Amino acid sequence: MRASPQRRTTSTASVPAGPPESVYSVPVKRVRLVDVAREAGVHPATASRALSPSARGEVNQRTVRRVVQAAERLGYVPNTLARGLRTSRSYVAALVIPDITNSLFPPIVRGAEQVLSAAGFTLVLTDTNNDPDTERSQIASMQAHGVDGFIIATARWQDAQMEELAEAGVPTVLVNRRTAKTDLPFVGAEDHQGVSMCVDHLADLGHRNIVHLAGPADTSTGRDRSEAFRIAMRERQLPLRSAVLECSSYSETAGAAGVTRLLESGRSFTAIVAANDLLALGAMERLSAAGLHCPRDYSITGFNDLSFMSKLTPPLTTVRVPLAEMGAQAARTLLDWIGSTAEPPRLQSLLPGELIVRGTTSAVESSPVSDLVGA
Amino acid sequence: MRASPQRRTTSTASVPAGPPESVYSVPVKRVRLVDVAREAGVHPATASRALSPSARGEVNQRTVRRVVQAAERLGYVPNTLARGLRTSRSYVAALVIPDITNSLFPPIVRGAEQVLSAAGFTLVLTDTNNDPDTERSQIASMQAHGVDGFIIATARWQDAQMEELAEAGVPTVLVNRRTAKTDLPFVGAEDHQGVSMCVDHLADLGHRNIVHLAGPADTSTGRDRSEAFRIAMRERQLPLRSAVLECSSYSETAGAAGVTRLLESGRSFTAIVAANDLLALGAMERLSAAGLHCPRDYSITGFNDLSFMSKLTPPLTTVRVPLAEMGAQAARTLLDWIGSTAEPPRLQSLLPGELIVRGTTSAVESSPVSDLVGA
DNA sequence: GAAGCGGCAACAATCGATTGCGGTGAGCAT
DNA sequence: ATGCTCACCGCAATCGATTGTTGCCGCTTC
Repeated sequence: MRASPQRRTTSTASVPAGPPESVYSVPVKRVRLVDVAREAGVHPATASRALSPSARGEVNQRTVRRVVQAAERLGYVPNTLARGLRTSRSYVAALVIPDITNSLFPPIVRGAEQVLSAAGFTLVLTDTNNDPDTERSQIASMQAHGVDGFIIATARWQDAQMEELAEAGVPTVLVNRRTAKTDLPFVGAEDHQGVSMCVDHLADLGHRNIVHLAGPADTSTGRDRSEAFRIAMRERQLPLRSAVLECSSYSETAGAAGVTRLLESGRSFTAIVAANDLLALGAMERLSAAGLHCPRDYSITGFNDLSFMSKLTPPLTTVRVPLAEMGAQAARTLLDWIGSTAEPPRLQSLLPGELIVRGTTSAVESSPVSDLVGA
Repeated sequence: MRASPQRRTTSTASVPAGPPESVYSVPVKRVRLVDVAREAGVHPATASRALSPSARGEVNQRTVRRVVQAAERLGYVPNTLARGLRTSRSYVAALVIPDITNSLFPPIVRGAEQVLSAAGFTLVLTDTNNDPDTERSQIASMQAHGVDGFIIATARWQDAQMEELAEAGVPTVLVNRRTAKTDLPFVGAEDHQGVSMCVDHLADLGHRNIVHLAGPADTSTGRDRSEAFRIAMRERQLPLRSAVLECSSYSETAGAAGVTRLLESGRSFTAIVAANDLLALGAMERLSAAGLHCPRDYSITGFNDLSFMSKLTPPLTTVRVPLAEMGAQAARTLLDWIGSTAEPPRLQSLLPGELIVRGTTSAVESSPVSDLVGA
């Protein structure tokens, strides 16, 4: 169709002889272990042992070298399916998350991927779309694929699915959220420490009427953070009456809805501790709509420090959580479990957060919010 | 070791007879096809056919029912490895991206995942960390795992890796970026249309001195968008001299560096068309540092409309690209290719974008920027 | 010089599902 | 009663790699 092929042909003579083009346009048959064995003049079994780091000792050094060279010459790539079938080890780990477009998860995925692929593992990702049913079927499908283990970020507080996995002895590590039972190892953030840093920070700024926009009670983060809030408030001797509002999910709309309820209740407040950044965003949106300005009229803190939180106006004061490290550590825990025949590790690993003070918190100046918008 | 077993034993009598707890704490042996066959009283081969939608016709209706029921009763889940080994089809597709923490990619991943899992496929994700070497090794590893095809978002303009894949006949679909050769099907954005919308918008606002912060020339998006910029400028009869600055990568720092060069050059401008949102962000940061305010002193447009772009101050005017749909369409194209024995589809599918006018563009008021910061 | 031993490699079974081919029996026609 | 067709099902090979066991060879040792 185009002129270029012809042009190319004409100029070929003057061009230095490069590698021949598209010799392999017909799919090349994959080289198998037998091919390597034949090339090296040994039995496939011997070739297998020569190529396996653990069994290499059972083969003569010279033979090993012959086999290895043959393998390289032929470009041998072992068939992982066949190997997996025989060894029931696939070197694949599954990561289950509710929604990859939620900025919370990409860093976790990345941290896990890094560790896993460094260890020769492949990561299969499944996005459950926040739906327990697809989660269930996805996990079943992963098991059919013979994955060696799971990293799960979708655990609910009561989670039959997780119990099944635990009972079945499938190596499984929980990340970000845990379940009520502590059967499975867990890697998460130090929620208590994070929340109390927020409360302390606000209290130090002179806030007394602090409310908490809590996460859903069917998540461990929702429960742990609201509990931490209560404890921190008590320690500071601050009022707790109707200070905790549970949101239906970790989303902006749920945050906005929570604040709507707060405003309707007439509960006065000068500061909000939100259980995560999205909740905080939704709250701010709603409060702006009500004519309230942050941080002049109220202060607010988030949790997680998602990307772009520093670019908002005002930039969000929040708790930075080492998300990538969480993913990485979850992966390491999983690898440990898979690698050893030992008992499943029971550890609950909590990573400390860091309070990043930015523009949404300031010393209390004016009267509580309820007096501004109230009837 | 623990006290619980004893306690449980003692209390058993008084507890209503529920399902026995943890009977399966010893890993349950997985049920295989033979088990189903035995349960149904048929040969494994028959069971296989009865369970396979395509071969079901070769088996008596009643037998099919028996087998299906046996399979359900036993909770049979076929071993995908064994099947894949035999059929050389794994029902796994690999998605290769440079960096999952870049907000551009999660929507693409999600779109692809959705389509793939609906079709019974599993998605394996590999994050190349923007490194061609790990990309190469990852792709090799995926092939070893017998994936049925690739969706690749990391293609460079000259990309030997992609050519190898194309030559080897491995089903591969390019998304977001394409290569110079059009051997492989591609799903991307309508860059020309997107960029010309930006230029038109700015020109309509009275801007004449528009510059382009271009993406790297080793990406198709960098090349296509800068070409589109030139064309659009010519059509509007606007000055092109030193109006295009290539940035070394699609990142904020590269955007800032590009603007630094722009300011040093003394080239006057009142508006910037950035090749993507990150470049725009970096540029704005750098210009703020120089004391310039957007949109008072200059206008700027981005590309992609990443999440949170609407929350910046001022919110970014940008081209919204249907990223999830791109991922979905790439997945559909791949499935078509895998499903049919036909020739690889050659299509280049370009999805139209939409200009989202927000706060970073306004009518030109003052004098060009160079006159403000110039010596 | 024969028994014994160690090192190395080949043989063959195995993982679990799929599939070409052959065999059985029922049903029908001659 | 014999032969034939057709529907249905079983046999066994196969995918590619791993691994327990066996067998061979050569060397040591008494």
